[in-house]
Amino acid sequence: MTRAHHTTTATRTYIERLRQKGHRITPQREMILEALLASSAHITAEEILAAVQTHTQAINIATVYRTIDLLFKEGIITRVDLGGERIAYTTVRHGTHVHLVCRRCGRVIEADHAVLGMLGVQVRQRYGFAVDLEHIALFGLCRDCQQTGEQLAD
Amino acid sequence: MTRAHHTTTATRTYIERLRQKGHRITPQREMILEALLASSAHITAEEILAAVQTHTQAINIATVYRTIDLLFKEGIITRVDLGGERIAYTTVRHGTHVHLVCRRCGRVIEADHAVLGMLGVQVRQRYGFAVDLEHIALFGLCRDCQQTGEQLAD
DNA sequence: TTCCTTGCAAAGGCTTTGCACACCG
DNA sequence: CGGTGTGCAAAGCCTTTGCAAGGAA
Repeated sequence: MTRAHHTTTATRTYIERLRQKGHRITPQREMILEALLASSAHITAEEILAAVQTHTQAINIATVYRTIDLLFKEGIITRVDLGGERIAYTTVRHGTHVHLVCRRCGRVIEADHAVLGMLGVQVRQRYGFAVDLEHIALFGLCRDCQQTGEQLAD
Repeated sequence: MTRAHHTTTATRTYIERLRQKGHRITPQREMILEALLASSAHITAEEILAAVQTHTQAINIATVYRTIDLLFKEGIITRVDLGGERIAYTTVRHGTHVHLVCRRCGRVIEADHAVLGMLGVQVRQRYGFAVDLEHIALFGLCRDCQQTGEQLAD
């Protein structure tokens, strides 16, 4: 396959990063990266496939998964569990997001990262662990489901 | 099936809570609850099945999943995503745990809940959302994988 | 007696993997 | 060229679901 399609600046930045790590750059990887960067918030493997397919058919779901795995391990994207059955991914450049996922109704509220306070610093100091603060999912009950009272909304 | 097996005090407390909500109490539900309470930290559906099967064969994986769903919606257990392919559950009484999951090597570090600071309060005040603080998973890079440098450990 | 729960087995959905070919560097 | 990456298709998991029988209240 030729490398003739358009790439954004952001995409090229990550491409370069991958190249420097010794990974080969293929049109598929570029397109998957673009799909991730173009998504406003989070995107699933299936959605990435669909997005890339608007450009070309030269893409396979297996490649999407393999690339996701690569990008995840390289820290270019983060994994977001939005309830167990909805695993999505997002590039770190989309900024810090905290997802509040209601375990009863499934609603997802985007919270300001300020609620995290000193969490990142604390974890680094005490455990030497570098938290990916860009995307965090917290589970609980939303306002409505708390008010619905004790009965099961199911 | 008869109801002749032993139950712990903690199990009975939850059983009563379920009963008051109008749910029927079956030996299967009691045993699943006990397995959850007996596990030191988190436990998967498969592990629950195995635990219950040490007592009786009168249990099916489908029942485990259906009960997990019920307990989750009732807020008796919380779901913990430890990396996408490892979804585990734990009862809230096991206390607050923060899991630091390394996205590169997969290691899981148990952190003190103190690192969360005022997070719970912040989220409640600003969004009216009641976070399940008992079990939170944060992704990032562990100390070793940070030192391993930039190359992929894979 | 009512109808919620379970067991069983099949279906479903998502993800991974083996293998041969393609192609990046 | 050498070795990595991809497509294809099959396999693998884990989880869900339909239906009839069982049993809690």
